[in-house]
Amino acid sequence: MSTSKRKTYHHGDLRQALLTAADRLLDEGGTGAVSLREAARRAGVSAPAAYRHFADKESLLAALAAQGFDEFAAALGKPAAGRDSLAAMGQAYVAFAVERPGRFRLMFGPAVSDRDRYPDLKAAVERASIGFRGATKKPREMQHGIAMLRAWSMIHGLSQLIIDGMLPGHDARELALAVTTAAK
Amino acid sequence: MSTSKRKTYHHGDLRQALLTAADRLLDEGGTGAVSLREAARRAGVSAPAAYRHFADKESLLAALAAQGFDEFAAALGKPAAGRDSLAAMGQAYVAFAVERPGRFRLMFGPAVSDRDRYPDLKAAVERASIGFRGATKKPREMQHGIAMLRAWSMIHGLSQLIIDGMLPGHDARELALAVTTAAK
DNA sequence: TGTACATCAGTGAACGCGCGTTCACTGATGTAC
DNA sequence: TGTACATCAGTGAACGCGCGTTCACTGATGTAC
Repeated sequence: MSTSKRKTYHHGDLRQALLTAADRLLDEGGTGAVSLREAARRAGVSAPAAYRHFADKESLLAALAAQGFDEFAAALGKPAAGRDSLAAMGQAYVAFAVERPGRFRLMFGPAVSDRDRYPDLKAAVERASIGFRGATKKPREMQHGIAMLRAWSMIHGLSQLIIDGMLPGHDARELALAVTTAAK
Repeated sequence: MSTSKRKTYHHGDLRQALLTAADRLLDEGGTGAVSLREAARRAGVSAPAAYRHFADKESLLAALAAQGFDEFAAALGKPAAGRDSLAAMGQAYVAFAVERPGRFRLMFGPAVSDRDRYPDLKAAVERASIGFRGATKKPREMQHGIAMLRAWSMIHGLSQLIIDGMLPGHDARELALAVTTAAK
């Protein structure tokens, strides 16, 4: 048993502990339930200690969102584009939203007001290969871009509708399957 | 000039004034920026006065969301179903979200945690004819239900992606047009 | 038409709360000699 | 190996804030006679 008055974390560990605690708050009560103080409390540390690792609350949220995009990308997997894999990706997309609605809302929602202020977050978004670039390409490729945008919109919208309780009484997996199957 | 110490509203007017003030807050700073106190302040009335008209803050939000769904329905119009009108509805859907993102997020988001607790809100949602009933019908009609769900998901997802800044550099109207045009 | 009275929509003061953030500090850790 | 010292990650106390909500109240309004 340590007699030290200071909680000790190995280098970088407190940062991650704060993120983990905040992530839990996100799941428990949504973005509004996340506070620096409570995250610090759960990490077993005083509130000001958090400021050694994050400039302010929004930086914490941005880091959490960035982490979310990385995990999101991992969950979607990255198989070569094909018909089946697109459906599978859609189903994984919905599954992620349903399992971690708090994360999902933080990632896509307005809690981090300006993503441009957080380079790490921007990079994570890019890394997750989520971004619609089609329309910036040549007209000839536009069609493909629009098709991708349609697919993304559909699966993203379905995810939102489900987690927002707009499709009560329906099973998320079944909905995702129905929507992605035989979708042109 | 009245010497009365009490602000006077005609019957029902303060209720509407509070809703209007809250609606403005919604547009200015999102759901998080809405507070009973500030709404009352803007209506020119003390904070406790609001409790004559709403049981608590969430009731105010629920009433605001209900009003939002009614205006949403009005904005979408109600022409008989047809190919063109479906595209037009999609474009109106996106336009509403882009013009009133705060409203849109309040209506669909988690700010009102349990819509079942607010019958007026539930009714407004029904009235707006937004709700997916297809899957509860006979198998033979399932196809139609799924097609509707796909269309709804797509247009809802596009709206969300736009207002959440996931499609930077693109014009909302153009995106809506591209996605709804020639969409099967 | 005038008065007595119940109703009701407001009022100001106050409550307790948790928050983000700043401050001066302390004590552990690691490096230089 | 031992000591002096700079660095740095924590600490507790405190700040000011706006919030939701409750309270006892007041004074205007409308009804009964």
